[in-house]
Amino acid sequence: MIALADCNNFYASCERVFNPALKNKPLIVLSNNDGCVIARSNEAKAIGIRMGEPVFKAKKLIVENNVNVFSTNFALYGDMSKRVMSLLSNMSPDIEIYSIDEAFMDFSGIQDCFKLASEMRETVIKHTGIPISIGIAKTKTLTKVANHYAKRHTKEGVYVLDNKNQINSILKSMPVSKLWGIGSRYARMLNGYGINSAFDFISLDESWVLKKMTIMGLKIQQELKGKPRISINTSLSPKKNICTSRSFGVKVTQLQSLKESISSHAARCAEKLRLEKGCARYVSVIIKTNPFSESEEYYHGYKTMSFNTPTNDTIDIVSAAESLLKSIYKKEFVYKKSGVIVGDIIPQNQIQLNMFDIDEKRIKRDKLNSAVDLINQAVGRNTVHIGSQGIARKWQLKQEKLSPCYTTKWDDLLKVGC
DNA sequence: TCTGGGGTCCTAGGACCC
DNA sequence: TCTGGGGTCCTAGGACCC
Repeated sequence: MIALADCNNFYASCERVFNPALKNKPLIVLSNNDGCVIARSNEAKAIGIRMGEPVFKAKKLIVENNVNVFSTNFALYGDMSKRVMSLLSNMSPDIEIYSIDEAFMDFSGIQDCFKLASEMRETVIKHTGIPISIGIAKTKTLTKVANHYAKRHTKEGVYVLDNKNQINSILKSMPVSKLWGIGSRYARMLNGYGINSAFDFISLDESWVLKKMTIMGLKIQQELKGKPRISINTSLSPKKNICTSRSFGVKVTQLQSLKESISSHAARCAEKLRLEKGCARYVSVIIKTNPFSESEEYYHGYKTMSFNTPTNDTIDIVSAAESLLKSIYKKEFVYKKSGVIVGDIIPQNQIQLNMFDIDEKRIKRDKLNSAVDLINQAVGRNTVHIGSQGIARKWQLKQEKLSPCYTTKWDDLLKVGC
């Protein structure tokens, strides 16, 4: 079994720990520049303040209900997170810290999962003051469902989801949009086909799900049916990219101030990279204008610089940003919004295979077998390509009678018996 | 007589998560 | 007037190497 511990309203709960007078009172935490609501206490949720809502839109509710408003304090939240995670890992060493307020734990071999989880929950509350919920099930995706249920429908804050009837009845009452891995785009698409509950989703044909939602969608579906497809990763893996981004609170009208922002973002990014003991392969500067503005045209542009690692090259990010601006505006800098710098450290890793048409017996049998192995691995990790740009396509063009297999699609893999 | 085969790295966008 | 910041993985290729 796998357990998922999730802190309730984490940022809001952190603020409350240091200000007990706020108990049972509505409280929200705002994003950078006090722009959006990013955490709400239960009381604030009940009033109707929405997640991600801009503060100016929620102003009326905030004032009328005397809501306590906090700016973010990430130093505090990071510190509280460390304390919670350390308590959990003392009680269950096989732990994957998934986010600042969530952790998956490997409960295999545990006799009484409910008892252990209840003890964890009490320990965390006692030592940190942060309330948590724990969901337990056979797969990661089901622990998410169990956790969702534990938060809303149990007194204990712990729920073990291991019975088929229970699973089905909860999935029937759960909108498909609430599933882990199904965001707004997929939810809209599914609703368009009349798929509304999570139970509707698991009833779908697997090949349809694969076609419409890639391998990620299929994994979610299989996990909901109790087949583990997303493994628990208990070792710390190095970052694959590092990003420093900030929106400006006000309109930027001077090139000089933009240059200064870009310099400081670049410095902060490099600092994070050194902490990771990482080395960048490419660096991008991204600039966007205000996507919410109706009076101005929206621009989104980026400029990337690549280099071999390790490198001692000096990169002039500021001039790169300047040339980016010129290229997206096709004119001298006027003003617009938002500056970002991104460093992508390790490129994606894809598996590629070359095969030919099965009727012409040009597929090598040993390759087909190893393809199956690779595909099995790939289901857990990457993408398998059968055929590749070079060879198979050349055959297709020059030797039509051989009708080579050139595909990157799962359907075709299934056709050849993989 | 036939015309490769096995790779690495990069690009750029789309979806998702907390 | 004011709309977060930090990440992950997948797709569908293209360029290039020996």
